[in-house]
Amino acid sequence: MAHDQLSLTLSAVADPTRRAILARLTQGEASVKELALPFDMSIPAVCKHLKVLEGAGLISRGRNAQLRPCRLEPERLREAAQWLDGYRQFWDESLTRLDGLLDRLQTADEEAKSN
Amino acid sequence: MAHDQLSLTLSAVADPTRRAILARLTQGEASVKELALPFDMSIPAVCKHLKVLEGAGLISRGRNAQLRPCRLEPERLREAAQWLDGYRQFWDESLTRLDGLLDRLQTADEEAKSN
DNA sequence: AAGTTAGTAAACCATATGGTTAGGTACAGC
DNA sequence: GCTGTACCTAACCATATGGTTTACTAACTT
Repeated sequence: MAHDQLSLTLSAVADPTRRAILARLTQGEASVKELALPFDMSIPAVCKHLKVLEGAGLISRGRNAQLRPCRLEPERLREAAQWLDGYRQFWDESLTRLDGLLDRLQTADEEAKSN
Repeated sequence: MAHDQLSLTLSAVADPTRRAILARLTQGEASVKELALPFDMSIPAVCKHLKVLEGAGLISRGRNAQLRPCRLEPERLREAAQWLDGYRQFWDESLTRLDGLLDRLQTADEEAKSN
C-alpha cells in the first residue's frame, strides 16, 4: 500500500511467518522447500511470503539447478532499527522517570520506618 | 490479523501516517484535532489510525473536557527494537565482510602501484 | 524420452485495511 | 436550553493481504 522503503520493510516484518523465515535464514541460505517445511501452509503461500520479503529487500535469491536459494539481506533491517532508535530516548526517559518514582517511594518508605 | 504483540506493534508502525502521528507525539500530548491537522484526510480516518495505535499499546488517551489527548507510550517500541537487535550482528557482519573486502582491494591496489 | 522434483503463476476466495460520508454523543459557553 | 466544538460510530466502498487449488515451466534423473 504505502510504498516508501520503511513502510515496506516494517509491513514485511509485521507477519510472524515472515519473521520466522528471516530467523531461519540467520542460520544460512535455504531453499523454498526447506523454508516451507516448518509451516502448516502450502508451498505457493510460502512463495508469496518470499516475494514480499524480496520486494522489501530483506532477502535475495540465487539459483542453483532447480533450487532458488534465499539469503538474508540485513541492510533494510538496519534502517528500521535506526528509525526505532529515534525513539530510544523516550523509553529511556520513562525508565528515568520510573527510577525517580522508585527513589521517591523508597525515601518515603524509609521516612515512614524512621517514624 | 496476526495478533501477537510484536506483529501488532510492527503493523501499526508500518503505516507512514501513524509514524508521523508518533513523531508528533514525541513533542508532547496532542488532541485528535491537532494530530489530524497536518494530514489531508478526514478526522474519522485519523481516529481509526489512533485506534490502531492505541490497540497496539503505542499511545494512551486521556480526557480533558471534550478533548481526548493522546500521549506516546514507548514501551512497545522498545520491544520491537529488541527484536531488531537480534539481527544487529548480521548487518555488523556484512560491514565486517565489506571492510575485509576494502582491505583486500587496497592491498591489491598498493601491490599494483609498487609494480 | 519420460518421469520426478523445485518453484512459480493464475484464478479464486475471505477477510483486513484505509479511506469516505452521514449521523450521533458529550461537554462548554452564551 | 440552545449552539458550537471535539470526537466517535456506523455504513459503505475499493483495494490489499493471506490463503487455497490447479496448472505450468525448468532442471535433474533414469
